[in-house]
This record gives sequence, C-alpha cells and structure tokens, in this order.
Amino acid sequence: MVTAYDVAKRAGVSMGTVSRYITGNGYVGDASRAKIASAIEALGYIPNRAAASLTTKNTGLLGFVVSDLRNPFTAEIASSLSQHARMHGYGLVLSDSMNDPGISLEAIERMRAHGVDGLIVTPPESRSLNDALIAAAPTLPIVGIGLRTTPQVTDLVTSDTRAGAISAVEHLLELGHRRISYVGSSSMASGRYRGYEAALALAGLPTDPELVVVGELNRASGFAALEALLALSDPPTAIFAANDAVALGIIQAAHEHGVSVPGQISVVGYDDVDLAAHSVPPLTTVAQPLAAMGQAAVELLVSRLQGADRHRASEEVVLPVRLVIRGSTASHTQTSPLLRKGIR
Amino acid sequence: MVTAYDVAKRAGVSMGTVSRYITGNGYVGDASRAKIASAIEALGYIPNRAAASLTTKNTGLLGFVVSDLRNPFTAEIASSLSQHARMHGYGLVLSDSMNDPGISLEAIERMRAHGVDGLIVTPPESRSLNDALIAAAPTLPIVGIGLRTTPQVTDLVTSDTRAGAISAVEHLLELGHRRISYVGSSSMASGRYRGYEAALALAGLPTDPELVVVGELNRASGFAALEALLALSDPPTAIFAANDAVALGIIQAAHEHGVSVPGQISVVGYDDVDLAAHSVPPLTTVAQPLAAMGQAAVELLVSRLQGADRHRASEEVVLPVRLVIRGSTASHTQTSPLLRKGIR
DNA sequence: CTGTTAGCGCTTTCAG
DNA sequence: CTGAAAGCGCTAACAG
Repeated sequence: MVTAYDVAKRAGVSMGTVSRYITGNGYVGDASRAKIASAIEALGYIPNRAAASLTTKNTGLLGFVVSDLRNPFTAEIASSLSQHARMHGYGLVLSDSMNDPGISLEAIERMRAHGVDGLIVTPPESRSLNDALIAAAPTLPIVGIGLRTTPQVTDLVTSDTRAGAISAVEHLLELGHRRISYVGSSSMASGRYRGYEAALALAGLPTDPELVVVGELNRASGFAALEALLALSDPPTAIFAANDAVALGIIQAAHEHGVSVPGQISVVGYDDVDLAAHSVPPLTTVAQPLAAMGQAAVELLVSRLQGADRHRASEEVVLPVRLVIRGSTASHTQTSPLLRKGIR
Repeated sequence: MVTAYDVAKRAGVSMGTVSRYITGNGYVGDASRAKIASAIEALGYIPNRAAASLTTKNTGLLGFVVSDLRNPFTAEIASSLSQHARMHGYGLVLSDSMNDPGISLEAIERMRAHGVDGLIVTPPESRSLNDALIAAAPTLPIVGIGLRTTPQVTDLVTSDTRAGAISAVEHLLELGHRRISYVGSSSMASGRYRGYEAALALAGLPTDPELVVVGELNRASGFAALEALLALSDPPTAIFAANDAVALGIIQAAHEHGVSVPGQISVVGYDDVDLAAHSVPPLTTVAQPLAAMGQAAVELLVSRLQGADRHRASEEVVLPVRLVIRGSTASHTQTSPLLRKGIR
C-alpha cells in the first residue's frame, strides 16, 4: 500500500506538507505542490480516510437506513441521496431494513461502528427505532425522511401532504364535482384526510360521512370501496383515494362493473407510483418530490455537519407536492348520469 | 467518545484483553470476559472499525457501484446485496452512477479511499470503467453483475439468458406455434437471440429472416415491430420480445389494431418488470433471479475476502432464470385466424 | 512556507 | 490466559 510517507519521500518533502496538500489546510508552495502532485500521480496514491478519521473525527461517510429499497419510492430517494452525498464529497453507507425494526437497530449500530458522520433514516416509526434514534441523536446528527421521533430529536424532511390532498380535491371541485368521496385508512388524522376535509370546507361543502370509506391502503380495499359507494342511493361523482393502490383498485372495480372512468366517475390517487402512468385510464395523482426530499435531507445533514452550530434545534423542511393531471379525472358536466340508473 | 481504553480501565484489565474480547482472537478468561461485557454495556462502547482497519487492513465495508437505482432491477439487487452483506457482517457503501462512467470512476476512487474490502459493480460496460476495474483488480477483489471486463479480471454473476430465451420459445412451441417472431435489438450475438435461434433449431424449424425484426429495446420500437409483422403476407402467430418494454409496445399496438392478445397472437417478454404483471393481458415473461444474483455476488466476494486464495482465477456464476407464464400466451389451436384476414 | 512530533483507537506480537 | 508496547496512516499543532 502506498502511503503519504511514500509520496513525501518521492516528492522530497515532509509528510506534513503532503498532508497539507491533501487536506487543503495550510499553505503549500508551488514547487512542493508540483512535486507532490507528480509523486501522487506516479505512485497512484489514494489517501486513507480511515486513518485520517482517527484524527479528524469524521469519515466522510453518511449513513442511510431505508425502509424498503424495493419500493420505487425509497429507491428514488436513495438515488437522490447518493447523488447529493457525492456532490458534497460524502460516501453513502446504505442499509435496507426491509421494514424490520431489528435490522434498523443493527444497521444503526454498525454504521456508528463505521463512524458515519450523520444518519438519514426513513423506516416506519417503531418504539425501538424511536428509542435508538433518541439515544444516538446527542452524538450523531440525524435526519428523518417522513419520520417523526418523540420527542423530536432529529431534523426532518417531509412533503406537504395536506396541501397535496387539498390540491387533489380542489382539482375535482374545479371540474364541477360536488359529491366527492374519500377512500383511505382509518387514520383520520392523516394529512390526506385533513386536506380532503379542508378543501371541502373551503368550498363551503359539508363532509358527508357516507362518502368517507375506510379500509386498508391497498388495491383490494379500493375495489371494495367502490362497490360500497356504488350501492349508495346518491353515489359520488368523484373519489379522492389516499394512495394509488387504492385508486387503482377503484378503477379496476369500475371496469368490472361497467362504470366508466372518468366518464362516470373521476378518480384521483396519491403517490404517483410507476403504475399510475400506465393504468387505463392513466391516473391523476399527487406526486411527492422524492428527489428533492433526498437532496434536502443531505443538505440538512451536511449543513449541520459543516455548519458552526451542530447543536441548533432540530429543523423541519416541508416540500411542496405536485398534482399530476392525467386521464382519470374529467369535468362533472360531462359525467354521464349512468350511475344513478342503479349499476351494481 | 468511549474507547477500548475506557472499557479496559473500567473492567480492570488491559487493552489487549479487551481487544481479544472484541475480535475473538486469542483467549480471554471467563472472569475478564464478564467484566469486559458489563463495562461495554455500562459505557455503551462501540468499537471503532476505522481504527481497527489501520492494523487489520480491512474495514468490513463492501462497495457497490450501481448503474441506476431508480431501475427496479438494480434496486432489487441492491436490496439483496444489503441484506447479504449484513448477514456476513459487512456494511455496504453504495453509489448510484446514473449510467455515467465518470461518476462510476469517481465512486470507485472514493470507495478505495474509504477502504472498502471489495467491490460489486453493475454499470454498463464502458472503456473507461473497464480500464479502471482492470487497474483496481490487482489490489481489490471485484465482482461484476452482468458485467464483463476485457480481459476478465473480476468475478462474475450473470443469469442464463440463452436458456431463458430457449424456455420462452419452447413455451411457444409447446403451445403449438410454429411461426414465431423475434423482436429485439440489432445485437444478434445476444443470448436472447441465440436462444431463440437455438430453440427453433432444436425443434427442427428454420429461422425465417422475415420474422426477425430489430430496433431499439423500448416500447415504441415494439409498437412499430408489430405493425411491420402484421403487414407480412404470412404473419407470425407468436412473438418473443427481447424485453418487456418491447413486448408491452407490441401488446399496445395489437390493441390499437384490434388484434387480440393472446387470442390472435401470443407474446412473451423478458425481464418481468413490475408492469408486466399488470398489463392487459398480464405478460408472460422471463424473470431474472435478482435476489439470488445479489446473494451470489456477496458470497463470491466474501469467499474471496475470507478464503485462503484471494488470488485464485476469476470465477463466473450463472444463475437460472424462470419463465413466468401469465396471460399473453395461448395455444395456437385456439388462435383465431383473423390475422390472415388482412387486418390493417 | 515547511519539517518535526505527538497522538487518534485499535490490533498484534512478545513475554510472562 | 494477560499485560506491555510498538506501530497502522494520517493530521494538527508547533517551531522555525
């Protein structure tokens, strides 16, 4: 292995000078500079960051504990993280926890052993993870992506879910819809539901409990929801689904019941999964700024790492989402009244 | 920061003993063992691997340079890599090169600086990457996934493309098809094309040049290919597409031309992308064993790292693929002859 | 602007 | 079975 000492010897300078050349701290004369450069070139020297970290206390490594890499969402965030970490001169240590809190904990410990300078975390909240983060936070800067600890000890990157829901529902309102259903999970505290309520309230419309159907956030649940809604005496003309899986289930049910989307009912999803653009019809949905979230996470972390005040209070960055209008929504005036003829 | 020295002091033993306890090298008496364990526990000590690497020459880090994380393929491989690296006690340093050779090179250099013990690489072949790998190989074990260097200096993990193509075409043959088209790229040396040829030859069938259409490996190209094939005086009754994007384009074109899949023409793809299971009809396709490939890559690397003969010749692991039969293929006997009635 | 010199935290002989 | 001590490769004062 070629070391800084070898470089120094070959360049005819001292190790200190080589170190100054590498780190950029302190002055190095032009003559030395040139000799060192050519020695490095000739020897193929690559500085050993692990050795450097012993003195500097930082490794230039960022840790990323991700909930599930096979999810295109987190994969895109990971990609963005990799890119921005690189741009800031950091390497990225990645661990896919596969939604297993135990693996997350193990990963965090291993990352500490490897001396990561900071941590970015996205797994779902769990008691043990929460505790581990709280234990680690005092000595390790952490930013959570869409993850909240109690108490809040990490920086945080989220997207504006409530605003996204509002824009989805407002889109439907602008199309002339008035009976708009919400299909989501039982968590009525979610930003998606709150946005739905808020948009309706803004338009002076009441929330009809009949139009709010709760279930799992998956396709089957969306399918069932549409059937339930069709059975209503006064079915909705539009549906806001809490995620794309649900929306896709709704569309599938509509197909199977001979209900046209968006001809007879408009559907908006949330997330903009890959499938959304390829469904029939293509799904109008709300897209999260995944790449921007990755970038924000890295920048939050790097600024804390390099900034003067590593111990400033935890920050939260809320990024705007974007309504992607595709083919599953249409004007209410064009909606055929077939539904009321008692389909099901 | 709590160090091994702190642990030693608190446990009333020497640093050497603590080190032996941690690494598992050398004997440690039960008494010492217990005292050290409780000291570590009480202090929350986490060994500093960077410091250890200074002596041991390995960091316990594996590097992974991936072509494009946003591709579900590589994401799944990355996930598998993370999992198996963890199981073998390694951390994973990840860099998404976004198909940019320049970024790959930078990533490799950075990983060397961080002292990764080995490298797993998947980016597309390029002159510069090839050179960089060849330069690095003598001092750093490397395994390529589906990536070949010239000369071959790395271990290699691939899937049996030719066998996959053969099984796809044999599936079609078993369904009674005889006029089977190949739609792929111009690379006739590809395993997919060779498998197509081989399966036909095995069945004693000639390769009709008219049925081989080349183009890009994307949707638009598949779309165009189907139109060209329909224009033939004697169109095929089945098509083997070199990848799913092409197959999906073919199916889309069929829809638009009123040709039923698989009623009038059967289609097989390759890759089993997410969309494949959700197309209409769901696509019969060949799936690569992505998780197994990730596992094989890690195991190849780890065995070289920990095995006696780090300098044994480069190895190649070829994993079997799997034909996933879905709805886009059907028996030829049930194929309506509509095609020959001169559609379009 | 540059050389010298302590360590950083840990592993590894080498005695005992 | 265990302590002492010599580094690993590099950085960071500190003189000069």
